[in-house]
Amino acid sequence: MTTAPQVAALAFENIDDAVDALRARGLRLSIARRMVLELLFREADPVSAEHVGQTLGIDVASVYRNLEMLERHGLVHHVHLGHGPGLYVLVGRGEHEYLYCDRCATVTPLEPEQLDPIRDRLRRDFGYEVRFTHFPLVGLCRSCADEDRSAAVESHARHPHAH
Amino acid sequence: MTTAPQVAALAFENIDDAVDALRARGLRLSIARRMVLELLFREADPVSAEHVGQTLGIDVASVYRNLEMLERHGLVHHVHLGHGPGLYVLVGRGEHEYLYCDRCATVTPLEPEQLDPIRDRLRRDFGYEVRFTHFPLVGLCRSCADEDRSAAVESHARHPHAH
DNA sequence: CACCTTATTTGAAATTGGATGCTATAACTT
DNA sequence: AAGTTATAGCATCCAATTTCAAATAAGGTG
Repeated sequence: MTTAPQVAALAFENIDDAVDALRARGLRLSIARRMVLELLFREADPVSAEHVGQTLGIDVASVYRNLEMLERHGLVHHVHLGHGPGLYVLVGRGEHEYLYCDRCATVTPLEPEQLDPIRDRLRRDFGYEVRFTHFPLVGLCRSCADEDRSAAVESHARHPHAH
Repeated sequence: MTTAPQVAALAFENIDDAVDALRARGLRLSIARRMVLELLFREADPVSAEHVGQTLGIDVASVYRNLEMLERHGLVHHVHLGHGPGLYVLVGRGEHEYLYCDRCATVTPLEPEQLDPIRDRLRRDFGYEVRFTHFPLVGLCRSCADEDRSAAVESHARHPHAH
């Protein structure tokens, strides 16, 4: 599933609280599920389903189902950085938004507040409530943008009449 | 290919100009390629490779190769709206950036200037040069955001002490 | 504890969106 | 008209998921 969560985010300090919340919703705690959860609590950065399955020796189909389920219930969310697989992270852990350079693939995590001015402006202008948690802000990072500008200048030096 | 184009955009009024530009670059104009171009000139909105192949009776592999090539040469670009396949549009036709609601899947095309304030702010704050032509701005549209707010109010009315 | 219901796991197969290798063909070039 | 070589078509592969059927195992219940 690549959709945004339609539930309130649930951030937990530790596994036991998370497990309690899951149980309260009528979900069971299998070995696999606990392992996935434990790994997510351990991991600081977003990880792929593949990585989780590989690391834990759990079938990737189960991993996907678990992650999807945890996401449906607001404990986890995932982000698409670049072209690889989706990357999953515990809500509360690494609660970031991202800048992604589509030339050099650099990822810059941001604190959500840093983008509040942007969000405010988009809300004012278009009524949209945007987030860059699922898809990052995509463009050229400073150095790639600079490269572009130097290239443009050089080209102008060689072809001074073009524009 | 899901990467952003690394070439200057080439907008053309009509097929013949586009064809001339392609030939000038040593490319041939096959029947299939002409058909794809004609369809793109006809179509106002971005279309999927699947749609192009289906409509024209051309193998989708050829369609992908053509679209990719046209994109490499700056005549076409593609955008990812929602979760489906990439959607291709002639540069010049529908030169838009997009707002995408991830609840109701509404797409709102914007004129690039409308986002210049956003772009300026991101340049100032982070040095990034962003575009929303390849990936849209994603969030909740006004009505979905309103729904959320009403729901929050109702929930608060029922559980006045929760927060 | 034994039992029962039903959530969950597994492994395999199917799907989706797209890329690639190959050969026959069809565009340009001269 | 002949020679090059880009392209089309088809089959095949690919990564990232998703789905399916059968086996298993959680977590109540008596």
